[in-house]
Amino acid sequence: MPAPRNEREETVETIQRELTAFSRRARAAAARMHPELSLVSFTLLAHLAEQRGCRATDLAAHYMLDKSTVSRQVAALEHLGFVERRPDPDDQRVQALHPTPAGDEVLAAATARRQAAFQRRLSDWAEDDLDRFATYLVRFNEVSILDDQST
Amino acid sequence: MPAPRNEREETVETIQRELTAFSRRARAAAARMHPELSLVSFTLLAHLAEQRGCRATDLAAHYMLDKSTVSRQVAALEHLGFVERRPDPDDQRVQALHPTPAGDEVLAAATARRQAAFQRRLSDWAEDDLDRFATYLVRFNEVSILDDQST
DNA sequence: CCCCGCGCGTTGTACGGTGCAACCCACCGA
DNA sequence: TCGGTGGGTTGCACCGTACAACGCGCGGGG
Repeated sequence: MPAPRNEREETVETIQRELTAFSRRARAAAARMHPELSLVSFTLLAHLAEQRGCRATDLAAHYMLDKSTVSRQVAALEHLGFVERRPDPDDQRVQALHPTPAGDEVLAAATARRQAAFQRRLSDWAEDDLDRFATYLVRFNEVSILDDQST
Repeated sequence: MPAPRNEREETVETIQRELTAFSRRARAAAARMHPELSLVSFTLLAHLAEQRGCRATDLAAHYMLDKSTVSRQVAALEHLGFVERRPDPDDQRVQALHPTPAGDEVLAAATARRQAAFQRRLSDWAEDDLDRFATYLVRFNEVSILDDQST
């Protein structure tokens, strides 16, 4: 045996490889599936919808994006009529961001298509496996929010 | 109940959300972890190393990238001295791509850092869970190679 | 009371990754 | 021999992104 790699290391490598493989395709797949909403726009809009509004700075922090990037993405979404800015009466600097009805609509459509694709892709999975898979993913991502040194 | 969503649908949605969350960070994380090799370059180079060489077209097909994109990425890698082109004696059109020693080296370094990050992140996982997680990811990605409508 | 520092957001600039279309060149079969 | 096919490159346009510099409103200490 040339390199004393144990089984665990190989398993971790598999996980690393497969997760990477997935991310490589995510952007292009999103473009194919809902061309009107890029992966990033989709994500930001979805966040606004879930949170029932939040500030640009929060988005930047949460997604590890530069605030200028968020500013531009939001500007684009606003220009498309998918996002609305509501100035905070208490602090003129801050604007709460909210999806417009049109934003909700296009988001719902995109979400539906994503969901359908995932449902199809997971259609032959047993319930237990599905549950465990979801649990593992949540657990994996949880860590990264605290310690974000890794992918 | 306003929408009759069953449990399975919600599980699938969780999986969708978590995988997407991961992909969002992948690029930036790669940039932090091995700045000398972007996520895409890393992936392509790793593929060349695994396959012991292949053609640009194969890379494009495998990663759903436009051949022009691959052409440019490969050119960049070549310019950095990480990739070598070997003309096929039987067909002047095709060039087999191979990592150079320098390419192998930088790839090994990047891989080691990625691996370390993943190992750390998964350090407290039980062996069974790790195995199952890996299996699930492989299974999930397998499907997408055949039917690539999703993600 | 005013000024200074800080926090939120925007804008200028630069760069990398991407797709599409047009192209060049080698191969090969009718 | 010639036209179609396939591998690869290049011109172009666009998007997402970071960094730096800035404008502006807020609030606390001279």
